Amino acid sequence: MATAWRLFYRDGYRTVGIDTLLAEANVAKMTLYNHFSSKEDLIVAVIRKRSDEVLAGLAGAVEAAGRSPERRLLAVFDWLKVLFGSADFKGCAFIRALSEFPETDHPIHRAAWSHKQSVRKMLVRLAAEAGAKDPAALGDALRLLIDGAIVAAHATGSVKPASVARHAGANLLKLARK
Amino acid sequence: MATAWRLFYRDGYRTVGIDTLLAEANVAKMTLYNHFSSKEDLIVAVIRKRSDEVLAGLAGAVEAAGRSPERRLLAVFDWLKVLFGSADFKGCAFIRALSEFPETDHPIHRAAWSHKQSVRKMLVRLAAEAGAKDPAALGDALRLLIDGAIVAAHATGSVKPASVARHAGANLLKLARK
DNA sequence: CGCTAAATAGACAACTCTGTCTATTTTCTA
DNA sequence: TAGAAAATAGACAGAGTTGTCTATTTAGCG
Repeated sequence: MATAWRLFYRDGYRTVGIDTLLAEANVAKMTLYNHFSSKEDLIVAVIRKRSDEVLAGLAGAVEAAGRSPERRLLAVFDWLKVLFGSADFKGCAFIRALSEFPETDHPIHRAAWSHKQSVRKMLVRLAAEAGAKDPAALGDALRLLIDGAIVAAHATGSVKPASVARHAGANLLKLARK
Repeated sequence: MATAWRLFYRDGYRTVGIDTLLAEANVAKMTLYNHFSSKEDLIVAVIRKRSDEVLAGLAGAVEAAGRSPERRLLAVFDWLKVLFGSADFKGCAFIRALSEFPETDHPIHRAAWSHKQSVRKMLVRLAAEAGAKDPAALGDALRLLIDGAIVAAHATGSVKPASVARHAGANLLKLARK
């Protein structure tokens, strides 16, 4: 699973073949197909696992930000900045999955979108705690900023989009409170 | 080229094979390879062509919005809404190209990013004309909203993200003016 | 230790992929 | 209408794809 994640994220879900994967991980083919019924199945599992990790990472960053609801909300953007700065950052695994499997009802597409929905839920909760009048609307808007920032950071290799998003997010929050 | 665009956008750049493409377009293989040196080359050409079309479409929507600089800026989001509502909408061809070819220095990746840069340029100009104090910053933020909205609209099949982005964009514009 | 369950190597089928090549036919233009 | 340029069909190489199968070896556990 770790190797699968690494190669899929580095090179793309479709690009990386089962054989490549197995060779890198030193695992026999039958072992893989005893645990997963297909490559698609494996990708879904990888995405779900990664989703759990990301959500846990985000929750940790929020907790570490203290008790100020505003700071907790903005901690998401600081977490983004760290993510963008990591050496092997290659964009959002979920957006990339949505892109590689563009059909809305494809299992991989759905798994990736499910993650984005979880993030939205978290943002709405943070928005509510920060006193937004319409937490759902603010959460939605923040998610747009975040996804846009990830795309921009991926394409440029810069961490700047995190600051841009943070600034815009802080402004939207201010407006949403009064 | 038209067939290439249609199939690539519908199914993905990597998924669609040259043979499929040629059969659909009723074109011989050598004809293709006399005009383009590789599939990669063809994809870059398709992306550039689509970029021109999108930019022209956007410019048209802005012009049609009249003279009010605020309305001209927000016309971009109305254009988005129409895009999201079209029957064959499958997300952003450029984001999907960035995703399918995640290496930053890949020619296709660069071509797709080049489009996003052109859009940014347009947004910054509109922001300046609308009286933003820091047009570059507003343009950057608006681009995040737009890209985020496209991703969300693709995954859900809804046009709502266009309204969310429009609303957030209008708020950011208001803040940026005073 | 001994038995069972899991993991292994590696061959294999049955495609699909891009790009090259040749020989023929069609299309344009002077 | 004749000659040049372009497009065509179709075979082909060489590699890569997922998933199945068998026979062997390893590992866990009572």
